[in-house]
Amino acid sequence: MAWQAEPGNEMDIFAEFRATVLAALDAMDLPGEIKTAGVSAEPPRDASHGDVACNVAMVVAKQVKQKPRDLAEAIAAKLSDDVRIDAVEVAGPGFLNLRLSKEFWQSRVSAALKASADYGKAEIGTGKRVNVEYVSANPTGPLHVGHTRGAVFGDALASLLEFAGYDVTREYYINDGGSQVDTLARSAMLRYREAHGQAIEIVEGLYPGDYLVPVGQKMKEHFGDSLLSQDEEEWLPVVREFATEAMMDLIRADLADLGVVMDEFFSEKSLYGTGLIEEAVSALESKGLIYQGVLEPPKGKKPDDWEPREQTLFKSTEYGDDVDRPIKKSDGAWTYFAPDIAYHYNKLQRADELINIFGADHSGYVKRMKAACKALGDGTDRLDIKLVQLVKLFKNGEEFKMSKRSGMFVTLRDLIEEVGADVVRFVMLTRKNDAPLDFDFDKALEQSKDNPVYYVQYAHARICSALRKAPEELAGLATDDSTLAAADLSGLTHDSELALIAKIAEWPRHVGQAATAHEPHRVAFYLYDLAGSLHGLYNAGQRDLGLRFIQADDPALTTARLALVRACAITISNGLRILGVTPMQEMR
RNA sequence: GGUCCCGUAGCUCAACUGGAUAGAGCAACUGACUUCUAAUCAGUAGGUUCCAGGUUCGAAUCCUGGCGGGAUCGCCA
Repeated sequence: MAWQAEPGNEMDIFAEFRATVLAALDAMDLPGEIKTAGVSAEPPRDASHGDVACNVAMVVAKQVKQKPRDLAEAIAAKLSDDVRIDAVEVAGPGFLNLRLSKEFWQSRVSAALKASADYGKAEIGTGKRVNVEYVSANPTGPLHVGHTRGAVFGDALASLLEFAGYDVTREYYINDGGSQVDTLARSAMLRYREAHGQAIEIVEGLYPGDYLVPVGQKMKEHFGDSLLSQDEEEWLPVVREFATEAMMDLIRADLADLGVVMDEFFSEKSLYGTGLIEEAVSALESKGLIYQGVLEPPKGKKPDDWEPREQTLFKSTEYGDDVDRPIKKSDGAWTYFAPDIAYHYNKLQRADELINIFGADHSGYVKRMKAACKALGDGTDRLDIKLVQLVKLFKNGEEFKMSKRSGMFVTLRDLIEEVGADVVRFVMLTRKNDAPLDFDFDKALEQSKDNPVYYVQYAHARICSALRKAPEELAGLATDDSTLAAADLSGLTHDSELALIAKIAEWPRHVGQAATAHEPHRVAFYLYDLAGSLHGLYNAGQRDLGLRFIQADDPALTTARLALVRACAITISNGLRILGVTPMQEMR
């Protein structure tokens, strides 16, 4: 039989012991080809089950026609002289439970300290280029709450993938090719007239928001009164360009305040008139996926003004979509889908994997986009689309809605000014992307209990505080990382110390899993859990003075404990960096 | 009506992609502040994982059918 180590993370002790167990299995010379894909080694939920639980016997038993527990016993015997392992037990239906030695746990602390900012980095993405497209809000106004969740999620996912070894491009698709930018231009033109002292009326269908007032002012400065006498035909393209740029400046500034910096802004308009759309469409045409046809009306709910029209259609049903999709309107112009196909055609040439972050209102668009990517590529699924669900805002116990139409919407800027970027980011990442999120201003402002971001930051600050304080109590004590990394750690033997080490040692595994699943919220939950272990250890020192980090009469033990908590701080800091949240040195 | 997402403790959510006795926080109750920073901790109590079948050593998780909530449904983007 053959087994292979999982590609990826050499710092992940669970991957390490999985390989150890499979090597023991291999050494048993069992007959036949054995499939081990389902074998996992993971931390057991119940601490009484040891440190590493492995299901190998249950997975393999049937293949080799043995009873799971018998097989487990045989493997356990092979593992008994491994110095890293104190005991191997067979439990339940055939679980192999490993208890690891204190020395092994202690070695994990030095490993974390040596790796430092790289602790937890994985290699699952090494050599792979991934393009993460997120935000991509229409350039018609400032970003609001809905965009914020997508921005935070996409940005954390991008950082996570970077940490997992990918070559990441953060990209924003500017929808500057459709009629909404014409509407923007007309709306800005009104503000321009207003800036010249004219009375204006914002008619239905234009953007009423007063964020366009300064744009009108700038237009006046830039164009003087030269546009006033022109026909719309003349000024429209000029104003469209100017206003779109102004909106993108606004959006870029909003994103910067949230800590989001894009690598690439890709303009939809740049696809028109350059042959790129035609090129992408002919790529589909060459596969026989483009045809002229008439769509059936939607089942059940038929639009009032429905009438059959012949359109140019993409045969997306070939790749799992429910109906074929129009790429041209009945008047022959491209639909939104056409440039989007071209855009993804372009992205596929620049990256090995694509990830799009969409709002929930685009859920109906997922199948056709994935179909297009499969059709344009080699038929494999290189696009993953993550939907972020809606954000509901609560204040004083009441929900309030936003409406772009009335101009009375809660912007990203409002959010940051009220609660700060760190809180916004962390709160939005303590939820799975596909679950709706209630954002409660009152709780976000509350700097305590209900607010996990402070809990995690406080753990980090506490450690920093101990590291500052130690040299005051023990004169001449060195607390720099290289000293701590080389420290004698044999004094770390208490259960709550070992529990914290075990939690720290889980970090690389969580990175790998979160990155594979494209789920940054796992990082947030892990950090919360890790912070809990730290607070627990700290508070154990309130009742039992012998457990305090700083022992004035024992420099060796103090150094060992500082090494432990410093390793914890490094882990928290590495995790927070992925989420884009500041690890505080001090919180008063 | 079609499609996608969700349904887990009183509330807000996890559950390592199929693992062992389903876990945290809030709210409730008991206890710990002359603090290595109480923005904290230790403990008690709280469950038919929406319902009914199926798949297997094993299901909150996978498949089928319901129920309930949200999003969306050619010529907007």
